[in-house]
Amino acid sequence: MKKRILIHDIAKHLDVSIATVSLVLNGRAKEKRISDVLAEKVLNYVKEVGYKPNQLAKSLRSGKTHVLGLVVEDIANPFFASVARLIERKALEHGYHIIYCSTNRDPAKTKDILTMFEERHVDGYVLALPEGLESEVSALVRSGKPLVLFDRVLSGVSANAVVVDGATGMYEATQHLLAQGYKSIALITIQHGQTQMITRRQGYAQALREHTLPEMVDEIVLQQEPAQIISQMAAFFQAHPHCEAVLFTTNYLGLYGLEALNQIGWSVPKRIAVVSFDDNALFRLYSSPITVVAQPLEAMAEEIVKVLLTALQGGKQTNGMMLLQLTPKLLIRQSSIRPASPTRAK
Amino acid sequence: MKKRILIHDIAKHLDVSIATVSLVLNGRAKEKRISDVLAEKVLNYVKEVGYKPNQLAKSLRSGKTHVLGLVVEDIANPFFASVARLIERKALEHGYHIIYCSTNRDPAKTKDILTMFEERHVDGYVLALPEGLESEVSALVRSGKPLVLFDRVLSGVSANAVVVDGATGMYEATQHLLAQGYKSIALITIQHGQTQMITRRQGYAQALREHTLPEMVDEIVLQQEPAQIISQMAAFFQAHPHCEAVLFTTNYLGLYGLEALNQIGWSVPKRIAVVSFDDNALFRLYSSPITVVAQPLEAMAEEIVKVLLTALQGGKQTNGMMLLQLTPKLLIRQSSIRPASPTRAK
DNA sequence: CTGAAAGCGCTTACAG
DNA sequence: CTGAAAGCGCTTACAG
Repeated sequence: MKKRILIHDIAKHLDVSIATVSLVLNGRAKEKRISDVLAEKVLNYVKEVGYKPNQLAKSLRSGKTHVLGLVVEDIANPFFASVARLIERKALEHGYHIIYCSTNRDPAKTKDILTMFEERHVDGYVLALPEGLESEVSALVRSGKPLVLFDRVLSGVSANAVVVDGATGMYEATQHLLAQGYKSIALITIQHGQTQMITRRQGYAQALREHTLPEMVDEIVLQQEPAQIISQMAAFFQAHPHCEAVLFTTNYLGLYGLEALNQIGWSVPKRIAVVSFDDNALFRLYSSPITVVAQPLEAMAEEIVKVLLTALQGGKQTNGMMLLQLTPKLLIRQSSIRPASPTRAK
Repeated sequence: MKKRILIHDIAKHLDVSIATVSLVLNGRAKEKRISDVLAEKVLNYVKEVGYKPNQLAKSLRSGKTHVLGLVVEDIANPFFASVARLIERKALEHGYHIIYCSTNRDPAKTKDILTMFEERHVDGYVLALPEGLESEVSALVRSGKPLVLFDRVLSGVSANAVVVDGATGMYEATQHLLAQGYKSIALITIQHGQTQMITRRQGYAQALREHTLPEMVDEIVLQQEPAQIISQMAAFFQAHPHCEAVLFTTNYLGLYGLEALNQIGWSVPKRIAVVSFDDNALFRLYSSPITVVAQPLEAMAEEIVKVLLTALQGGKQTNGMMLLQLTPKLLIRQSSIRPASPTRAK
């Protein structure tokens, strides 16, 4: 209930001007030739009484909130949860706070989120968006607000972006399976046309094409219950009994897939080899640890923050957009290694 | 780049006073006897030009941000993710936005979060806190800010709270296992002294006491790698080969436990029966679906928002604190049902 | 019903 | 180096 201290109070107590206090607090003491002695006196007193400037007033006046808006697909997804956490930490080192929201792939909800961010006057945007937001993002870019897309881009939208080279990642994963001697390799992906999914599929397709092997693809509709998704996958496997290996394009598809295989009694890697794009803590713990194409989360977060800070500080928009493509890494674990043949024949 | 419209612009265009526009926009037209015709004219024009009041200015002036601060242990935990989502939705129906942060059980980080919320001038707090925040929360309560603890309370702190009756939940779960004929029943819980963990353990202990059966408890230290946690559990089971059933006090412990059982080759429910407190989507999908004590997430979110809104609007602090204890529900699935005995003997 | 004006708590030229 | 003052964009008594 104690009354909040105002900048006015501390100026009066120290018998200096409000401007002096404000300048010192904003690190502009040197620039304005305020004596070190005075600056220190101000700083000490401010700390002593625990004065905290009212951020609302600062923001209203300065036009800066020091808040970044982060849009993810689903914060419960380990990939987005990790990236969000890393971005939050790195942004904080530079004095920026993060507010984040999940779209759950709903374009309408996503528009609401963007509107909310605008109303909250975020200083910049970090966006992993569903399809259908093209015109909104273009408008945002034109408005000059710092913005960086990540994970996936939007077709026809020119904006800063940090993505992972899914084509190469999946290409290598598929090559790895081929090198293990598997020929009948399936891909399970989602139905959406998000750019990152398209490139991941391309990597798979290219590797097979080079070996003149046919594709075998199941496209999952995500707008259904997990149990249904698992059934769909189980049905797919049973309809393709010759399938020897499978690649999943996301970590949650991999999780569902393992359950589907479990339900139909196909053991990993004995009956079928498994690789998933994007790592997940559970993959490491699985009885046969799952081989994955791991995304460079730390690097992603770092580059995202870097791009945004550059835009935030420099504001040199003239240099055009920056598209950064990071390289993922194949982590070979047990699930994709062909078991030693049980035949003892010479 | 188009210039933002201000309330002044719309007042001038309609040739009315700024006050009129503000009053209409804030739904105080009737109260101030502004004619319906005029009010409608204002509303229409505002919609036409897409005028959005500057929230920073509104907040600075009114002292209200219409933002609630939500503190959870870990937003990647399905329990907190679900509750957060439900709270967010319900709060939004009443015009309140949510910002949330994860503590990861770190008291120091939690203090930072609370400071940040204060600096952002949140109108109210929803808190699932680690131990060690007692004095901070007491101070917050004294400050008169609307606040509600959930999931767990803090010892010695008098504050509004919405919790689940874990004692009854675990008591019933244990009784269920006893009714299935199991006598050697273990409990795996975490080491912390969080109140919700204590009550869950009490429910287990009481049920066993009533049958004069001994407790068998493993306390997990969470500050270690998942793989280590799993090893610890596996070692515990192997040190207790007579163990017939096990209860986990949280959903993530259950997940780790299933992996531990998997690694040591104990099948569920044949070798060991399993029940977990708190549901998880993966439990339903497990090859033997896991019996759980499900928490009433929807009701929790509803009550949390209700308590907070009451405090926010009424402000009748005089009525004292409100402690709401919700009843969880035992969902019996396959993992806790004693398999039919394989002996064919008459 | 309406207009003029103060004020929320800051920052920032501007003049000294 | 410093002080007085305007202004960020609203809300809200207070007079009319």
